[in-house]
Amino acid sequence: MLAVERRRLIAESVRSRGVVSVAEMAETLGTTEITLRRDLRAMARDGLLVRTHGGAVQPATLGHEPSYYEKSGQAATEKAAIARLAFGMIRPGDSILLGPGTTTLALARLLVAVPELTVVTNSLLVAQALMDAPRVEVILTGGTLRRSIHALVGPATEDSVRALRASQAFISGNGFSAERGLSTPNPLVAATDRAIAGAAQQVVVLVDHTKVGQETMCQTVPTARIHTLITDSKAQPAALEAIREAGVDVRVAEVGRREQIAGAAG
Amino acid sequence: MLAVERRRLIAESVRSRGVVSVAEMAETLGTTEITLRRDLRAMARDGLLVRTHGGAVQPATLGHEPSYYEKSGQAATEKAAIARLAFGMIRPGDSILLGPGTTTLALARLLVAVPELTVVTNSLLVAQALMDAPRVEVILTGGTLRRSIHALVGPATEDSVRALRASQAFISGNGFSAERGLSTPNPLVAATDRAIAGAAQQVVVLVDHTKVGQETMCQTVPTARIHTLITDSKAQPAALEAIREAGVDVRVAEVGRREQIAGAAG
DNA sequence: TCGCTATTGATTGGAAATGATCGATACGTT
DNA sequence: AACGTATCGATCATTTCCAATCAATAGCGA
Repeated sequence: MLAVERRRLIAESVRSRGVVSVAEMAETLGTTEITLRRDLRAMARDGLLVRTHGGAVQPATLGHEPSYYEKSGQAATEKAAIARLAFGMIRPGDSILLGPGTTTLALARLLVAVPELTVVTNSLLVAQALMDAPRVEVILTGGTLRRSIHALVGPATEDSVRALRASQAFISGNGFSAERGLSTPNPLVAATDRAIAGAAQQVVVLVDHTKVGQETMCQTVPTARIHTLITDSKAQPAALEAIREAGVDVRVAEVGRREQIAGAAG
Repeated sequence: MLAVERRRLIAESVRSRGVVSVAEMAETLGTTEITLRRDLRAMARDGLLVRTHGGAVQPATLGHEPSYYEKSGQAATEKAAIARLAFGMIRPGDSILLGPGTTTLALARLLVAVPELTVVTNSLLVAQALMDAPRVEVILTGGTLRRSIHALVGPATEDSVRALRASQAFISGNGFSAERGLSTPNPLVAATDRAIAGAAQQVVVLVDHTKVGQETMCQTVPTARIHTLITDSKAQPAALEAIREAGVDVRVAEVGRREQIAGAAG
């Protein structure tokens, strides 16, 4: 059997079933596990599949729609680590702003036990995460529902936020670089994030490593307005250094390796 | 069985059934409880589920609280019938206000297919019910989260509402009588409901028969401001007659026994 | 045939996942 | 409030899996 033929069969199996196991596939193709692993490694490098312990799974982009639920599983461990670091910046009695995004949502989940905390957010998911936190006062901004991010945006949101002042704002985005600052693909979302940042004395950006050094269409907050960046240890060192030189306090969350499975959210 | 497969099945089970038990899931997946616990711990850390004793449950961001859900089961058939009658008053292109409550929530569930509709609400559950209705524009008022009713209340809510005008407001409450009008036990909620009613040309009250003739502490809207009352056929005729004489257009939803068995409010 | 290269197979040290045990903790019942 | 049961977390042992290195085989051209 030719190598190309073997790999074609592997790709087909991954596509049709979503998951393949090294042992089973080696048996089926009449080859050894070592060869299978080499195939999987090469195919993973080409993005045809995602390697996991004992096999491989379909990459997220080829699977079904990346719903919000599933997106929350991407880099989830990193996001949780980032959230824990941000959690350390919050004290009982604080008033904080929380923007939309899976990372800020992870932070919200940690706030359940903080007494006397006031959280202002435009994210329905953040509000729901704090539904069971009776000690936390939750204020939702008004605005138009943007379904893709489960959050409120638009002029009404900006007006609500402008009427408030908080000590810290924790916001996220789709890209963050030293030159462009925080950015997101959508203008409406960008304007809302900008309003949120403008209502806080201190702006803290939470983004995982996949967004560090990236730039997307609309700038939400320029680098000069950002006091702290919290990301994870997989971020490119060069990009981080540039951000640091721009005057941002860069904090890196160490990611624990245990109990982490690639693409666990499937 | 690969770890990723196992976790995907767990996630699927949590999503479809709402809860999973460690013992049962270990049996189903052919693994030990220790491994299951480790999976659940990791998934809980990533926010895919919430750990409980003996198992795990769906996070609050997906699906609603059972406590609130239980309540919506009371007189669910009547509420669904009331909602259907109210639904008939709404036309494509309308802008309407929807208050909190299980009856208005039942109405919201019927609105998913109405084109060009704009819905303003202070209820998180209404917003969530319309999350999958891309043709409906959803505007959420700002305000402080009131957990017991999953809605936004307070001065900020009233301010947001005052900035708007809609053709119809559909609101509910805990009591409705000819003398006291619509009433509710909480002053904050009452003030908010009053603001919602004030922003509409036409005020429609949706209450099931258990609330007709009842009076609770805080009046939200006087009878004179209410144009239409929609209730179900189990309401006391005397109370309905008094309301009718006060100038309210009273409409009674017939509750068919067949539908009662079906329990339409799912 | 010889030498070169690409592919495959084997071995090994180490990492990850799983399973088992035990003390601690939480829950339900009385 | 107290007790018994079930569950949980931590630790250690075992199994499985992986990456790196080295050996073997087949293909290929001179």
